[in-house]
Amino acid sequence: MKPTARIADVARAAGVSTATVSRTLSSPDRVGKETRDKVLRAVEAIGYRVNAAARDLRSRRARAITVLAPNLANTFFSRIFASVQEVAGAAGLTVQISDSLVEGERLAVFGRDGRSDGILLFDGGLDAEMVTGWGVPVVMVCEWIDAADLACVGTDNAGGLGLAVDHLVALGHRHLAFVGGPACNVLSRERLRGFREGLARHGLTADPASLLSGDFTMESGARAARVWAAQPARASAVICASDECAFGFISEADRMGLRCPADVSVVGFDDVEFSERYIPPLTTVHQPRAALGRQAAEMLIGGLRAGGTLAAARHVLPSRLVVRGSTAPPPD
Amino acid sequence: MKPTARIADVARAAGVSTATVSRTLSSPDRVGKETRDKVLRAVEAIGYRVNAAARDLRSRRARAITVLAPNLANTFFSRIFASVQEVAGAAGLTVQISDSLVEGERLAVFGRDGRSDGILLFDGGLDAEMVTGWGVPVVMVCEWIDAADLACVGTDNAGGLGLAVDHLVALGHRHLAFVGGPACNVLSRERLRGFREGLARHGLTADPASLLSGDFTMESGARAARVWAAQPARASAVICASDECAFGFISEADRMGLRCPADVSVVGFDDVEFSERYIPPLTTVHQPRAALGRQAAEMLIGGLRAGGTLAAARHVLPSRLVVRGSTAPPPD
DNA sequence: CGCGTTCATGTAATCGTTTACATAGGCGCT
DNA sequence: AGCGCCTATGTAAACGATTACATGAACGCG
Repeated sequence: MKPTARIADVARAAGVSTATVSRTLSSPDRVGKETRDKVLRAVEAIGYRVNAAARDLRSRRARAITVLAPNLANTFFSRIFASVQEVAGAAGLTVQISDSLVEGERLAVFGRDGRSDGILLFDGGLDAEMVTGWGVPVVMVCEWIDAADLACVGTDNAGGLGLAVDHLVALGHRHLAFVGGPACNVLSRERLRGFREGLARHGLTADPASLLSGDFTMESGARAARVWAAQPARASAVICASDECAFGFISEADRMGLRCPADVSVVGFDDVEFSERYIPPLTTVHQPRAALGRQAAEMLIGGLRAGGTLAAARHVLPSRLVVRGSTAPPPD
Repeated sequence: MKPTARIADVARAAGVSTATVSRTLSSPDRVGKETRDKVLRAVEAIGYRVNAAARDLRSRRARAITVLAPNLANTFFSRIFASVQEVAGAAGLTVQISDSLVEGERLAVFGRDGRSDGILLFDGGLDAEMVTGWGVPVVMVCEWIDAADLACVGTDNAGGLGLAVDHLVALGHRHLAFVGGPACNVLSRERLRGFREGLARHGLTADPASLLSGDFTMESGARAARVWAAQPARASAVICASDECAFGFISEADRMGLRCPADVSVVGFDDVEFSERYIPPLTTVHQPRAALGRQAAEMLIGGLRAGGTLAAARHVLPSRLVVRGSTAPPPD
């Protein structure tokens, strides 16, 4: 393992200047064919790799974008990441994924430190001032920050929840409950709004007792199930703000002897991979995750090409309901 | 948004040299208290952030490690990542996560490009030569590469599978099947070995028909279930090489009218979050994911401190069986 | 033949830090 | 007083690439 070759070593071996080597590597059509071959052979022979730090420093760009998501454990994100990788890779950009739950100081540095050219932000809970302070183009995905005027790609949350309500009402349910997400989360708010508006469309109203609190996790779904089961007049159908939450609800209900869908219908939100293989298979609102990732990446890369300016457009992709086995007509 | 302050701007504002600013930021105890305060105030006022590219270039280290995993969608990894972040963060290192499924050229550059000081590799399917060619310390996690002599942290795969076999035999099962992973994968091989040795301990043998092929995915579990269901003499218990695979198996069996655990007992491997909330809750071999991540990160960081040399030790953490609801005595 | 253009390449400045080395004051000790 | 040593700071040389500008050859054309 030699002490890492530099561009000068290649230049010497090929009998050309460092400028020519650099050009051969970054814009091959600007050097003569003969020289190019000579240089490439030398690169191969020496095992030269360009030093990213030096290149980034001089060219003032990192050829990389950063994906910043809260809780990488969320299965919902992974498919989105994959399509981001795909688009970015095709554009010659590296993708770095980081957790937005790291401590403040580290996070505040993100854009400014020159390690990435742009950010795909999946976390709407960050401080608006910090995000704009990053100084690099940011595209928000799924969530958004009200106080910041950023480009954003997401799905129709309220609309999706409306579909769920329509479906349950069509099955004959009249008493619906909703397990929400964290109160401060924008998605929670939108989905709750969709729930309320959906009910209103059918002349129904959400009584306070049927608004159960949660935080998207399985554990919170299970807690909500216990609260729901203890209520004197139980809803016959429950919509959860996420699939994970729905799994928690169904599982806990099952442990209390209440079967889904015989005793209670449950609808989720996200359509993660597991939904199809849960027992019962989960009826849920599908989010087009691949499209979400692709569009977000394309938007960011477009902004990069345009010199770093990004219109604050908000793209809303339609969501659709996937009806599976967790919903049925109410028990007589 | 001013044109990004440089260290010289801070130096000027504070009335000191750039060296002093640099020292204040990286080793504060080497400058006088008074000067330090002056500098820090200037940094604050100007909004200065050190440029990572310049720093990395000059100091020949990136203060970052890279996590390289195949398929980030695998829920098994995320918890491990979290504890890696924790350990690395405490050591002042940034963690970058990348997908090892990106195309070859991009992957080959990884270590050499100077963007990270070390790599945590979760993919045993990479070319040994490429990995050693990276030129930075590498610690393998969970999987390993036979042809490369690398440090490695993993769990006792064969032993874990043995526990599963013991459990099923104790319940009275005599005819067990195993749904494996990809033939080329080291984990598959180890778990298969554990299955065989486990059976042998109880004087049983694995007839070829009970060795079903799979690839860790839910889909492959479902396929295996169909094959199994069609067999004239079905096994009464099935061990799957991963939890996801087990979900696929149980779900597909259920669709064919075969209930778990009444008609068939199923054991998984990994103990992902969902296992506890599946219906039935999954009996599975637990892997200590937090410990795995912590130890791997500590090992890598230790190697970095020691100047980049890493003994090829192989740490094996014990696995244990978590008995839940998917296993029961065989039908009649 | 002389001039302008184009193409391929070389020269050297530059990106923004860190850090080896130099400098200078202050202090204690003989 | 003189010497040595420590501490705090400044000076300037790297780090390894990219790229503006300069150079020179080749070519076409009036």
